[in-house]
Amino acid sequence: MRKRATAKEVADAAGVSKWTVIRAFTEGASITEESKRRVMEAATALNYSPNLLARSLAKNLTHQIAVFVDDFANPQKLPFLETLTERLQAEGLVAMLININTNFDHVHALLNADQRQVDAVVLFGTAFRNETLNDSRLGRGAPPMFVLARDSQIEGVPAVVCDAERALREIVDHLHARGYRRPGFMSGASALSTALKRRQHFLEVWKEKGVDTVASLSAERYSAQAGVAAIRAYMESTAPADRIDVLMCENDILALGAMDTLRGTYGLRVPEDMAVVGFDNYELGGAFAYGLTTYEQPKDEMIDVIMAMITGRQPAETVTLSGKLIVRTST
Amino acid sequence: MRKRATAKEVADAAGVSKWTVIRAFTEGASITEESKRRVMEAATALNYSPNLLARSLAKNLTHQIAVFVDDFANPQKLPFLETLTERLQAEGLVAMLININTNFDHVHALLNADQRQVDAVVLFGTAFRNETLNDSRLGRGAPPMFVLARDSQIEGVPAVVCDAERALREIVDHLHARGYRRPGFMSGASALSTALKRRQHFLEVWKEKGVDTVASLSAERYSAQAGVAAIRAYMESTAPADRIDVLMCENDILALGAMDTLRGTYGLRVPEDMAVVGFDNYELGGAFAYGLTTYEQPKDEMIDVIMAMITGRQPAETVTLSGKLIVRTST
DNA sequence: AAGTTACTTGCTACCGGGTGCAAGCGAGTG
DNA sequence: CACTCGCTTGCACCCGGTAGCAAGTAACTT
Repeated sequence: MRKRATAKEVADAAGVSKWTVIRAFTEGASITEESKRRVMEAATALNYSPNLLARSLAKNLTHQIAVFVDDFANPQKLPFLETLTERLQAEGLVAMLININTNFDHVHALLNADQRQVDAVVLFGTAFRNETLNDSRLGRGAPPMFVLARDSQIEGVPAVVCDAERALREIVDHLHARGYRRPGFMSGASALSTALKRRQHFLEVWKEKGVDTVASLSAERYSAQAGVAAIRAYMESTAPADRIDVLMCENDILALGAMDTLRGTYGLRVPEDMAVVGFDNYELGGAFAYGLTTYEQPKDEMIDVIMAMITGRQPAETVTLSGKLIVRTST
Repeated sequence: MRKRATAKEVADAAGVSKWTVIRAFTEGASITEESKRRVMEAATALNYSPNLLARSLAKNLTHQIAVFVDDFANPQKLPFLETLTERLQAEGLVAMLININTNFDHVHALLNADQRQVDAVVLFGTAFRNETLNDSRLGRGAPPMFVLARDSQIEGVPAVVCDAERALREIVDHLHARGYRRPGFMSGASALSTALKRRQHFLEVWKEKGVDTVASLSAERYSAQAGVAAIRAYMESTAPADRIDVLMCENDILALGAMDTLRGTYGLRVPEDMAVVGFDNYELGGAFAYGLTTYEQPKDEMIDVIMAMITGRQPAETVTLSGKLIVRTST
């Protein structure tokens, strides 16, 4: 069993008290150059570094942020996780990655995060529901929470989100201008997708333009396979004459699955026979094979804002940012 | 500032000592039914649950596992992370996601994980080098480490890895049988790719078959964009007559970028003009648009094994598992 | 020289639990 | 009734730090 050196051991080696050792490792503490030098020498010799666990306990601050993720099928999670962890680490924080997919109880996950005294919880997934917070097991206390990249829908929990209304307006404007008039919308797991509000705004804007019927397609999950299954179900149950001329999918990964199936299984041309739009601007959507028209969320700014809220530089209030329509060949 | 109840408070409420409270929350501790019931009642009323931070400090066990990841461009990371976090959580462990991309100092990351007293470190990325462990700042102590999904190449650190030699043999056998004789290999970031050993075995097996020249393509990173750039550089510098007839890419995401560019930018047919092979079996590679022949790593078993090593059920020794060749239309 | 000020340093108490020993208590035994 | 055994409970001390007070020291003031 390896054993880390403690402040006491360093103190004995340097001939000072353990508090002087602590001061040597505390920014701006009152200590003479000479003492500090001797402590640091002893510390180096003994390979000492402060135990962050003990510090966390004493300071009631762990510098750990729990990140709740479900929806691992969406490849868009990765760039967000990369930037989020990067920014957290730059501030001396660290991410605890908590899987809250359907195999886990969210209340339990929250309790566990709380027991570990995380400084904050970032909800970065679609499934977390308001009811969870009202669960009796949770009682009065839960760490401060923030929702990333979806509408909060949770009382008192702020969100950092891409402006869905504006996004869908830009998308529908574009589709309308291109002459499409028979739209369809494919949503992911129904219980979860309301938080994204994409479908809702899609319907609204079409209505404003005088288009009242929007076909509904629904996928089981957010994955290419689920997109394939959803478009198949639609195609099998809809006569060619009744088919939509443009399909908007709740995210890119559904769109890629759908587009692929339209061409591969049904021999349709995209966009001539049916246009397809996604959401997220996943790297591969821009590949030649797809040329998927999509909408890019302002990832970096979103993470800037959530970092500011986590660190308290900015009040914990929902912030809505604007993204960018990316038109490619699929429309 | 929210405040959690402590064992002492529960003890006062239940009319016992704090140690009795602790015992009520300790599996198999010596305590009467009656005491336990009273403690639990008080605990529920006060919404008490043990502070895991304090417990970790006292027991010198945090139940936290640091997972070091670089290479966020590879979408294959997600299913691994999903399964890994799922399995960790099932054992009461939790993953600290540590980003070790090029913006971070690996020694510092390791020191930090050690200061946080993680029970183990899982290296799940390509870039970590043996030299890091020999850095003087690290001294004697680092947490037990395990390498996931690449060759360890680090002294004393075991790996759980897919048998690259066998994999590449199956792949090359397949390509040879299909009649290809002018192979090329695209590797990702050169400093990192040696750990995957894919290129090495690819060359060896072709040599056995009497093919001594294998074209070398190299991408900057593991991403579709990098794959695009690498294939472009190759195409621009190679006369049509000299071109390879099959391109093996170090992973699927490179292969998708390359395949896409071959078709989109150069108008080549895959596989007729050039076949393409990937590695990892990323979901989208199986899409109609690509039909990428690839090799699937035995993700679940790999994670089974690494969990067994982390929990000590299995000795910490490198384990090599076999994957599965997936032949599709790209070859 | 005594008083003031500023800076160091050690100490007590504490963060919220865990360990191992010893005292307390009741039942069973001779 | 004294004695042993076994379970339950309380206690001192520990995990490795942190906060804030107070004593100690040196330099500066009048």
